Amino acid sequence: MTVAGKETPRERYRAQLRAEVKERAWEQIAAAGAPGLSLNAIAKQMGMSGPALYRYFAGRDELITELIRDAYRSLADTVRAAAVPGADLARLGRALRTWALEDPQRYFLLYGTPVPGYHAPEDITEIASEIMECLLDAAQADGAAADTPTDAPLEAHLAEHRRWAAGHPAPPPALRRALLFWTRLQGVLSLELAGHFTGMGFDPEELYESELRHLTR
Amino acid sequence: MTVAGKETPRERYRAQLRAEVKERAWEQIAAAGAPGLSLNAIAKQMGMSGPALYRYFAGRDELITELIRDAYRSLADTVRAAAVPGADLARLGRALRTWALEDPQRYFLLYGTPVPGYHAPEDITEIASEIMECLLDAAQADGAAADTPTDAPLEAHLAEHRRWAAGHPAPPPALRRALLFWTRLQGVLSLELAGHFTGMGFDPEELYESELRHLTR
DNA sequence: CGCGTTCGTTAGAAGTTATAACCAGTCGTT
DNA sequence: AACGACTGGTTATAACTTCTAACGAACGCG
Repeated sequence: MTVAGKETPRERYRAQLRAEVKERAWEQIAAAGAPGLSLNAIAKQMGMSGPALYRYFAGRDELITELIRDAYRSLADTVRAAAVPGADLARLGRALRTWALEDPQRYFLLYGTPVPGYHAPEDITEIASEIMECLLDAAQADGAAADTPTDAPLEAHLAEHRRWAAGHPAPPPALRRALLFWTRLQGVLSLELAGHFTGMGFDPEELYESELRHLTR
Repeated sequence: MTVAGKETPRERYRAQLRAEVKERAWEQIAAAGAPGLSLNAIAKQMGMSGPALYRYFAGRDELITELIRDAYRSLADTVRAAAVPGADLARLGRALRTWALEDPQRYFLLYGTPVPGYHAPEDITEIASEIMECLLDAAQADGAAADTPTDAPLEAHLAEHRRWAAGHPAPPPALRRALLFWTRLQGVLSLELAGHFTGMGFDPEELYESELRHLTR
């Protein structure tokens, strides 16, 4: 994968073990959700006992933060890959959905229930705004926005409070489109992944595609 | 409140104690989220030690299930109250939002990260579909739907798979409107409550109101 | 009045996170 | 080559958690 030339063997071992721990952590999270993640269980699974892992992670919280960071990184990469210049917004939307369906608990680690006290470290919010930037790029490029109905009050508000679009040159209609794109897709996705559509009989993908049509047409 | 005539004193005591436990539970959940809920802590807080609470709740899971039931009941009541015959959909939407803002963790107990193994008991899904029914009523009554752009493919799909609208006579456009109403509002709400808009500079309420305008205009 | 149900207690098992102390192996430096 | 520091793993322990079991006391119905 990466050029592993100047690393000392210790560093390589350390990195490899940390990676394996995270691997097992993802398995546990996929199986029982974030609260079901147990450092002890991971250690035993790897043949070493208990507090050994504290040499590699300061504690459960740091491990989870690391997982969140990786998840954001992963999402940002797929979004960036889908926002390639020629593509339209719909492609970005579908990339988001397949990413989420790939591992629902990973999705919920980012967009699920927040723990009240937690504040994400700086570099994580950095990645989040990187995603927003991709979204703004795509919303601006996808010129088909023209015949989307506008909403003057919201656009005015966004034009005055565009700190979130840090220096991005997108015009107010694109700002609004990017936000609506995000919130509407997240709406369908989060309800679908949380199972609120199961047993209702219809296919959530149809709903998702319908929203995509509305946003990109 | 209710007629408490034929209850034996034991039953009254039991009910009152259960209520107080749930009271404390909500406080803990509001403060530290659902995973921060501790039966032991509640017991100590109430002056009695440890396993005493197991006389009243089979375990942590049953307590949480009870809280979920109460939360659904509360939401269903506010939705029903807002869906009074004369009112429009916007009113229902605002009722949903103020209910959610009232206690974000209560909202997340219903619409946040699901625990992988959990299956809600029958009566809870009952309440959930009661909410859906209110929504369908309102969507059907709010005739202003006419000039909302339609989406034939989705409406066709919904017309064929309307098991979720258990026997509800709403026509396909109303089905679609109800679903969009729900997912779009949940999209803005869940992102707002999870703090994904904090530090972005704009007011989520403007976004919410914009979605309401689009859905009810 | 008595007897049975209910309530609350303490004790204990099996987990968890996390810290402390200790021991051994590795690695760099002298 | 040998010494010393650093790293990685171990066990022991503390302070939690949920939850079961066994016991005693109090309440209330017949």
